[in-house]
Parts: sequence; C-alpha cells; structure tokens
Amino acid sequence: MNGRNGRTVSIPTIRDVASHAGVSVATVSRVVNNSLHKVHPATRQRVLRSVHRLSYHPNVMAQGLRRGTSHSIALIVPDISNPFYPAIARGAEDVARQHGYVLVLGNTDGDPGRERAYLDILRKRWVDGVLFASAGGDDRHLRALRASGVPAVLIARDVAAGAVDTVLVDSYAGMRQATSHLLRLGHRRIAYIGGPHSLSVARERLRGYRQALRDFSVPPDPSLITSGDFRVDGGRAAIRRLMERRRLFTAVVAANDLTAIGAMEALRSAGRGIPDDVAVVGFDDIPFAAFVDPPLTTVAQPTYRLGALAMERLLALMREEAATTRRIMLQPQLVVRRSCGAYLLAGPTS
Amino acid sequence: MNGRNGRTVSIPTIRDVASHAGVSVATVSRVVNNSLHKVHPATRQRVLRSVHRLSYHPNVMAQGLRRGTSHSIALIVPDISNPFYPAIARGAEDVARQHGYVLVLGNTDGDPGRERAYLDILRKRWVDGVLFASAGGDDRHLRALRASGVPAVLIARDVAAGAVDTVLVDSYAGMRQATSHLLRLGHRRIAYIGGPHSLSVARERLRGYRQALRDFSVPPDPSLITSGDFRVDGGRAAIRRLMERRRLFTAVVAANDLTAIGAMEALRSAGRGIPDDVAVVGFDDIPFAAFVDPPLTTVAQPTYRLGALAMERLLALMREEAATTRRIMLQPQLVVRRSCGAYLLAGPTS
DNA sequence: TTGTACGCGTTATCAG
DNA sequence: CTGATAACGCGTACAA
Repeated sequence: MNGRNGRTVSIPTIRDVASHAGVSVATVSRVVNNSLHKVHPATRQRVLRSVHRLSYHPNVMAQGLRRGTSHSIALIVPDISNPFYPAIARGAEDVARQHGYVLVLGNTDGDPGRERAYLDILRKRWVDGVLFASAGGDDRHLRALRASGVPAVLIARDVAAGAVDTVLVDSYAGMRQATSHLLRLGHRRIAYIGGPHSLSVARERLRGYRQALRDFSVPPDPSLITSGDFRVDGGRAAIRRLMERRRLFTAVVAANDLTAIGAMEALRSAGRGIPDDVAVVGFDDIPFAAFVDPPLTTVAQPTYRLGALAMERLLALMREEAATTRRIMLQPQLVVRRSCGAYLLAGPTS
Repeated sequence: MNGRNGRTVSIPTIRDVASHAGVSVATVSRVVNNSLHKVHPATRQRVLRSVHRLSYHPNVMAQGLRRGTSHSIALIVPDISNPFYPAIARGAEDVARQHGYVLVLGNTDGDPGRERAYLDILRKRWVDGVLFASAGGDDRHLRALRASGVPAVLIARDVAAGAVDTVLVDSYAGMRQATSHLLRLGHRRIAYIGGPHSLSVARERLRGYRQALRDFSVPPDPSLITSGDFRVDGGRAAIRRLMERRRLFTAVVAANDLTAIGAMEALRSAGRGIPDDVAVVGFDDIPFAAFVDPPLTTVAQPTYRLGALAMERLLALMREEAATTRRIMLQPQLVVRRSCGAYLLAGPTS
C-alpha cells in the first residue's frame, strides 16, 4: 500500500535496494547521488545493478524534505493564452526538462494581488526558482521574492529597480530597425501609432522610431505621432484621427501587430491601398503575421529563445554562479515576407 | 538556516506554532487540517491565532512525504506553442488553482518516447493527476498510467480503448454544422479538403461533412472530396488539383483553418473571388480567424472550457467520485463574422 | 479533548 | 571504504 488510490503497487525505497544489494542505505545513497565520498567500484556495481533490477527511483518528496528543494521551477505569466507567452513557456520547459526540473505554470492576469498570492504559494512549495513575467512596472513582489531568497529572473518586462536579473527583447532596436527599413525604401512621412505610455516597452518603441528618423536626418513631425491601445481598435481609431485631420503620410508604424491590423483595415476602408499606397509597420507579439492578408513582413521576437535563455540564466543563478545580476537583451529580427514595405513586429501586449 | 541559498529566513514549522500556542503538534495539525477529530473551540482559536501570527504554512514536501500526495497536477501536451493548447492550459490552471493545486506543464512533441518519459517523471514526482493530450491514437501509455493508479483524463484526442475518461470537442457535429450552413445558403457543389486519415479528428470531420449532405439530400460527389495535411500548403495544393481537373464547386470546406487559408490563397490567385464567388469553410484550431482577410466566420472550439472541464473531471476522479469513466463531448460553436458564407472551424493539428 | 511518539524516504554526520 | 543513526516536517495511532 502506498497511499495512491488503493493500488498496491509497492514502490521500492532506498532500503529495498540496500537489502537487495546487501549494503547499507548510506552506500546506496552515495552511489545514486554520485557523491564525492569514495565507494568501492565493486560495491558500486552491485548497488547499480540492484537499482536497475528493482527500477528504483529516489522519492522526490523525501529528497525535497531533506534537501529543501523540489526540482521544480515556476513560470508566472499574466496569461498563457496570450499568444506572446506560449513559445516562451516552451523554451523554458525544454531547458528545465533537460536539467531535470519540471515547470510549474501560473497565470496572474497581471493582477498584483494574484501575483503576490502565487509567489506565496511557490514559496510554500519550495519551488527552486521563478521565471516571472510581471505585468506592471511594480517591483514590490520582486523585492519580496528577492528577500525570500528564491532565485528569480524577470522576463519580457523591464523594471526600474535594477537589482534583479532580466531577459527581454530590445524594443528600441526592433522599432528602429523597422522604421529604418521604411526610410530606406524612401518613405519620409511615416506615421507612428504607439502603445500606452505607462508601459516601458511602448516608450522604448517610440524611442526607436525617433532614433531611426534621426539616423536618416528626417525631422520628426509631432502631428504624425499618435497612440493606440495595443489593440485592433486603437489602430483603427488612430488612422481615422490622422485622416480626419488631413495628415499626409505614405507609411505607418504601429507599436504592435494588432494595432497594425486595425490601421490596415481603416486605411483600406478609406480607399487607400496596402501596400501600394501606404506601408504599414507594426510590432507584433502574435505569431500570425504570415496569415494576415496581405502577409506582413515581421520583426519577430525570439520568444522561444527568450524562454530558454531566461531558464538557463535562472539555473546558473541557482547554482550560485551568479557573479553579478545581469540584463540580457535579445535582438528581434526582421522577417521580410514581401518586398513592398509592410511589416509587423512583436511584444507582449497585456 | 533552511537550506535555501544561504538565506537565514527561519520558516515556522508546526512545532513553532505548537509552542507558540502552548499546545501539542497534534492539536495544531488537527486544526489546520480541519480534522474530524474534536478539538475545543477555545484551543482552536488559540492555534489559529498563532498560525496567523507566525504566518505558518504547512511544508508541502513533508505533507507529501507523509500523505503520498503533491497537490500538483500535470498537463501533458504535444507543444504548448501550438495555438490550440494555451487556452486549454489556462482553463485547466484556473480550475486547479481554485482547488489548491498547481499545474505542471510538459511538452512531448507527440513523441511516444517522450510521452512515456514524462509519465515516468510524473509518477516519480507523485503528481496527483494527469491531464493528457496524446498525439497519436496510441494508448499504451494510458494503460501504463492507469496501471500506476494515477488518475488521468484524456483531452482533445480520441482513443480507441474506452477505459479512460475523455474530454473532447465534437468534430463531427462541428463540421456537420458548418457544412449545413453552406447548404442552407444554397450551395450544392461543396468541395471538401480533409486532414490526414490517420487522425480520428480528421475522420470525424469528414463524417460530419457527409452527414450534412445527407441531411439535405445532396448526393456526395467523390471527385470533390480531397485531402490536405492540416497545413497551409495542403489547402493550396488541393485547390490547384481541383481546378486542374476542372471540378466545379461554389464552396469549399477545409478540415482546419490553415488548410482554409491555403485554399483561399489558391482560389484568389486563380482569379476567383472570396467569398462572392466561392465560400470557404475550415475547421480552425488557431484563434486568429478574426484577423484573416476577409475575416472568417468560425466554428470555434471551446478550448478554455475544455481545459476547465477536464480539470474538474480529473478532480472528481481524484476524490474518488468517479462512479464510471465518462466521455465528455463539447460542442463547438458557429461564430458568424460575415454573412456571405466563409468560415473557419477549429481542432488540434499536430 | 489533548499529548506522545513513530514512521514516511532521504541525506549527512560520525564512528568504525 | 562502509554502516548506523539522527534529522527534515508532518500526520496519526495510541495512550492519557
């Protein structure tokens, strides 16, 4: 009887192995843990054979109780069904699994209360580390996390307080790259539809747009800079505003993909061609730019790598190889799907 | 010292609470576990106060070791970055969290070896239950799982052997509904682009198409029934084949969204209008039908509910309320985004 | 109604 | 090199 559902499958313990091999539990433990403690090769073989014979696996719970470790790592995101996160989760899980850890997934909807609650739960569960995609710029939870001593890596979001490891995508560089592409194609009057100013990614993207103009010595026209809400409606509304005010532009840069889709829609229904007439650029966080019509050139974010790298960093932290806290910036990449100059780029939009 | 990273935050144990409240550990245990064992109201209050005062939380590891339970549930999917799964994960996690469980996420890429390996890991970890989205029709792992006594619920896939609880979306009904809609609009020559015959969902969808024709007394034309690969290319190729052979049709039903997109593309580049000329129907598993141009009417799968329901069923199973193994079929819903008769429907495509 | 003491399976310390 | 044994924190017979 092992307490599992009435089934009476007797799972072998370290003691079973010990008696089967005719040694003590201590020796078995030393063997299975590759302890630096010397153990006679012959004995080791005997033990190993018994382990295999009984198909013994150490009880993770007991190990955890003893070592204060659970061999599990949490990934906390606002919402896994937001298309920005699944690839991150996949990257993180792949690396975790390779290192013998399992991934615990938590959704917070970006609600600070739920974020805090989850962090509490994880502490209770002796999670060995946390990958945290916070929603807001609020860093109090991080402080708490830090204080509790659980290694943590922040992903996809920037936080003012620099005392925590971070892995994110370079919004600034991405948008600079996208805007430069339009400029190289000859566009000079490029409208910008940004995101909410409260989000650092939105601010960074705008900065990238501005820098690109500067690079090409094009004076920025404030009347072409408007902002949306990272949703389709925002893009639609922004274009309508621009057209009502009779602004002239030959291209549009949108702060994310949904905004770009809204913009394209509004442009089209106003009778302007895409992309013969107007080039649209967005910053996409949803991997479906290829299926939009017309298919959009995309500055894709390396979300899988982001997850994988963050996990690797976290593991390093857990091994105490964390000499100093780092801030890792991944570069998004321009994926040209058509030559005419319409794009999408990507970033979390919640 | 609690073994966590050298931090010396002393986490209170049940003994701390006991001494703080001036009672024995047994009493504390009885209180925090709402044991049926009688305990004096006054004593209970004292204990509760101490618990709160010290912010005591039972050590999950120790509980687990003692009770053979981990308060965690695994969700095993082929690939979380396949857009069909994130909403399922979200639904499952929401329900799990409400019941005090955490969700462990695993990706198998549909590889039987990896599926098996993961199931092994989970057994070792004393996971309390498993939500399993197998890739193939292979049910050996399920047998193994079943044999190990871990409660399990199969999701999104059908499996021949009926001895396991299953929650899935009714592919047959969905496709019948979609096809009927086209028939009601007056279409009679409706091409069908199916999925790989090895997948039961593909077979079910074809069956739904056929039934709809029968419902309307339209004799099925075998030359209009072709098959794809659940990818964009398959849809494209299928349409080209049909047109090369000069088949006449006024509508297309595709077995999934990507196929439908390919079909639309091929139709358009052949100079046929969408949807004025041809109505396209797919079965979509990727929630972006709204962003395709023209936006597609969709028979959407209730993936969130699928995850939530499966988790609820699993919890019932774990509470041994599983009188008999059940097979729960969720109905997909037609979401009409345009009146003209172009659609997408959804299902897992891996 | 409350308390004592054992065991869950491991690991680490200390003697041999 | 090996073995006995004391924790780790909790739940629960059993005794009081």
